[in-house]
Amino acid sequence: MAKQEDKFKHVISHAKEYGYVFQSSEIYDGLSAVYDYAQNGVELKKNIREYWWKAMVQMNENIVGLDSAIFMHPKIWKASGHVDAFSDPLIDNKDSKKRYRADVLVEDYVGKLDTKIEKEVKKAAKRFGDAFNKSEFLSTNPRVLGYKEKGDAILKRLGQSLEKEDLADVKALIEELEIACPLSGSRNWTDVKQFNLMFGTKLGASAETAMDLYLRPETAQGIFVNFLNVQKTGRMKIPFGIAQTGKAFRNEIVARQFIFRMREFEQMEMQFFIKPGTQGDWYKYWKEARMKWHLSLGLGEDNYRFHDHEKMAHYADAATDIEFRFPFGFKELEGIHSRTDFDLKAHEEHSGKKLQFFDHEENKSYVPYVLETSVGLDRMFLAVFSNSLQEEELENGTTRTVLKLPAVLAPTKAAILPLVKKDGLPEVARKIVEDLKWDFNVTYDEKDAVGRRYRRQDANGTPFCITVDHDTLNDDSVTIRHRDTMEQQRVKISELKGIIEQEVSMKTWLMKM
RNA sequence: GCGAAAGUAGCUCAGGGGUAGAGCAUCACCUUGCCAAGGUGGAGGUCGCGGGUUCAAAUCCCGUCUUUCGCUCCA
Repeated sequence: MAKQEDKFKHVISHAKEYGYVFQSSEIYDGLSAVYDYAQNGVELKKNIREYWWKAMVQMNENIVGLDSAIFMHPKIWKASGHVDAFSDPLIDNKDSKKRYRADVLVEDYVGKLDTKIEKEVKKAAKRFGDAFNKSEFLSTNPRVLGYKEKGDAILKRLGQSLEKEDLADVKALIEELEIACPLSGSRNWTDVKQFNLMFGTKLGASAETAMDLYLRPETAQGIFVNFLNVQKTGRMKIPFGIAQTGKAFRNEIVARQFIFRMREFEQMEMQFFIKPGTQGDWYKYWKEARMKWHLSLGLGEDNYRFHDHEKMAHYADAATDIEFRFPFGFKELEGIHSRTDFDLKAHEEHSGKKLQFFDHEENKSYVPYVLETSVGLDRMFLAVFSNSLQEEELENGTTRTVLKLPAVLAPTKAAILPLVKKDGLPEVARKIVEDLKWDFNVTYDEKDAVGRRYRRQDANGTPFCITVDHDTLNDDSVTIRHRDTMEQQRVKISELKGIIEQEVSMKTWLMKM
């Protein structure tokens, strides 16, 4: 465990030292759970995004892209359920210092009443034997009816209080029921506080006329509300998908673990619109397809696993996570949800507009079902970066720090190094840089011994080092060194482009899917 | 938000009531080097921030911010 922690700290400091990730507003002591992507980080992030986009949009003729605005009409969040689901009433126990959702505490209490009813049923069944009629017993036994009535009354009052946002009454309810902390048995509670996970802002310059807006907590809704526009203008036929990458915002109560859980984060989402009833097949299809995409990057099959949800979100009828082995354990990297027609139906109701597709085969209109795949881009970044950072023992007993990024994602593809900075070698190296920079991000370095320059590029994740030496002047050949194996090959300058292209092109990597 | 630990140079850290140190990195020059750590010189810090105690605070006390770890939630 201590080792894991050290490893994670190393990841964070390496990310800073090599220009991948900085803390936001660092000179002002930083801003909690907000980070900036630096000169190398922005390239890596962009490459991950592009790798996803190509796999989704370019390679699938029935999936198209979208870039919807972060600001959206506030009713959208009412329709999506976020206004309700994203504000939790929380309560702390002063003695045990544990935090609970107040509504869950009350619901658990009602759950206990249900167990009592079950006990009564068992007892009665034993007593009456074969003559026992369960449904009749439930509707006539006074004790059971009493429990039921009490439970219903509690839930009704809870629902009304939450609806009115009467948090004081929720607390009063907890006190009246003498609910104790499950851990400590203490009934010493704080007041119930409402936490809204959506960021609010204002549209409009003057305070009186301003409209309350939310920063979107997910990119999905921008897709749903454009569903019909895209379908019509793109002449899309079901099944088809809409893909989008972009920022989303959540006011997390606890946001931590470096860039794993940020308040401002970027999603890569694809919503796939399908015929109702086919969601089971498509769910299976996308589970497999998405896992293949991840595995194509070669971070190791053992580092991924599925985690199927037992408890569904309010919008889903089936859901799984692709989890990745981060330095702090297996955590969610991507979610695959069968969202049914929840979202489109909700938008139909709230907007009063039809969001349906006319199926010529069936000769009828229907609201499509939706299959969602949603990756956290920042999490993907962390997965790739933390997995690639390795301390390698060498044969001579020393160690090297090497960032074994998948070459397709590396910010810099090659470093061009003159063996010495005289005898005309720098000029030749510069010429190679001039030539290659049309196709790849390349860099030039002449400082320090060449061995040290190799190590510097290793730590930065550059897959190739190209060294110009004295022989180059006679035969136009250079050595090309591979980051992962440290092996060197002698090749013609004219071959360089082809060799690098083969190793770093999206095509090479995507074909591994 | 609560609890624990931490915050000193770009990175890793030492020190500890009398006003800052190391290694690596960085910059210039020398050394002409194929797997880091030769030489010389330079730059870089009001010790997270604010307040208090003191003749004197980086050091003690209080507050605050930030980070990591545990508790809840999620992409």
